[in-house]
Amino acid sequence: MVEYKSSDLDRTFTALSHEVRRSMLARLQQSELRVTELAEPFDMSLNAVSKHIRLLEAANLVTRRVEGRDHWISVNPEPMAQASAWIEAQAKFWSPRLHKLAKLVERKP
Amino acid sequence: MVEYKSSDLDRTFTALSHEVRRSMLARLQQSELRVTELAEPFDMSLNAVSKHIRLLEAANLVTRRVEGRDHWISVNPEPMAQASAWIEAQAKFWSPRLHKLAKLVERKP
DNA sequence: TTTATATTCAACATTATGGTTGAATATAAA
DNA sequence: TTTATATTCAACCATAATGTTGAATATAAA
Repeated sequence: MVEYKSSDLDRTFTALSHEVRRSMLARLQQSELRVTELAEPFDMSLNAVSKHIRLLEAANLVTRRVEGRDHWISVNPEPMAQASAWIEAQAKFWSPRLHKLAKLVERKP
Repeated sequence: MVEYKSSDLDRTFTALSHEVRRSMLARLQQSELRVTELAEPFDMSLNAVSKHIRLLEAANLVTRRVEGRDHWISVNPEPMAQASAWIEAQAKFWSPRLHKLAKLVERKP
């Protein structure tokens, strides 16, 4: 059984607080990607992208597999699940509408 | 129908990235609280607490009702539901175990 | 009216984020 | 072996976050 510290949640939420990193995580759900591939959609230096990846790595949201000169980045969803669980734990008194939104349950239009 | 910008998610996740603010939100699920009451559990200046509240307010996670010299703070769960929904949208390829963790669904021990 | 309480404002210091450029390193390709 | 590619390291700058203390403001209580 893994223990979770509140500082882990700090790091997770911090990592999720930037659109660039969220967008990286979203792409990584499909497949692992190299640093250059991850950088491609963004209008910023490779170095900036490298730093975003380092922050994701520090939050344990991605892992890195070095293969020659290529670094393959893949997503680790566990901390996101923890973050989601924290939010759900707050939801005890929420309205059914918000509950459904949070859980992405389909509802009639 | 309300529109959500990615910068809203930025602010929400940033606000959730500090243990003090998460703990405040958790207490506010039960009832609205005055600034001093919110501050009571923490070993920090009232000013620091005031700033945490201001950040939560900027993220629209709490609202403030001024009554005389007292400021009553209450939680607004909507942005948390949005944040949770973003995470759930990532969960397409997750294992059933992670899915259950994220949704806090009970499972056999 | 005087005093105490609730809260914010202003100024300051420290650390973290987010970005840049130029150099270094390691590996692959010509 | 030389050159190109993939990536990080180092130094720097600007801004945001996190905290402090002391003063200001507004309201309630004595």
